[in-house]
Amino acid sequence: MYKISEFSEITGLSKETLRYYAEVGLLEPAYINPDNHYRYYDDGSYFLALLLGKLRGFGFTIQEMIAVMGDESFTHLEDLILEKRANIQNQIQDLQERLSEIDAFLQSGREEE
Amino acid sequence: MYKISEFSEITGLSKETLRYYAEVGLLEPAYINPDNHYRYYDDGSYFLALLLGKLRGFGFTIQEMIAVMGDESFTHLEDLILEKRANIQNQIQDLQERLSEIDAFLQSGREEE
DNA sequence: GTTGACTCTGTGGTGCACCCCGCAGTTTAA
DNA sequence: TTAAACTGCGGGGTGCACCACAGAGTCAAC
Repeated sequence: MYKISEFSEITGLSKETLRYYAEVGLLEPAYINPDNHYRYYDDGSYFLALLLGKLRGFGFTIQEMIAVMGDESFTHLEDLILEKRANIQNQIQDLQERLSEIDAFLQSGREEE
Repeated sequence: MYKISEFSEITGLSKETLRYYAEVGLLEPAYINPDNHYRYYDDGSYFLALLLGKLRGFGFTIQEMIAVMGDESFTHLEDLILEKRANIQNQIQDLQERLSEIDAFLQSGREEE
């Protein structure tokens, strides 16, 4: 069992982030001492924390991560990731359209001269 | 001279946005009646408002648009737009890297099974 | 048993680009 | 003249994902 500071170090998630994740129900500590309310994390938490770090890196929002975590056996994990993947592709598309618009604007500016 | 509502309609910028742009010094009305503080816009404002709408569509932030407007004769407009263009290309790059990471993750997940 | 490092809770703040609201004064058309 | 439509201002709220801080309690080592 790890206390929050140690767990923060091994997962790379800040203590504040861990507290926040616990608050929104994203990653609950494995055990909370009822006397002093200290949070304790275990190796199962560690696995989940690493996954969350990954997902965050993939651009998942908190809500999306909650959806992942609510799915105990991660049955739909791959689907959700694929959905996210499609999402990112759409973003790329949008940005590319933006590039086209910019180029058209620059072009029209040049023709006027 | 247009009052704010009319100007809002012809430019597509909401009244609140116009008030906000005036507040941050991005687009000052051509004239403000000193008695009642009504804002009046003219055709010069109209030209600028259309440009701002364009730039906003390109993903310019308020600060960036302020930089554009601070450059009276738009000497650096093209440079700034090109900078923005490069910016967008970087974003596309980042998203593509994210796609790669996702694919690698999915791949590693499949190999384990 | 003292010191220093740790933990808790709760509250407030961040940055962006507005939007919404209410109240009061103003203009405009009938 | 009067009512509708307009304008102003100031202040608060939004959503995201935390971060910072204060103040109080707790733990570990010596």
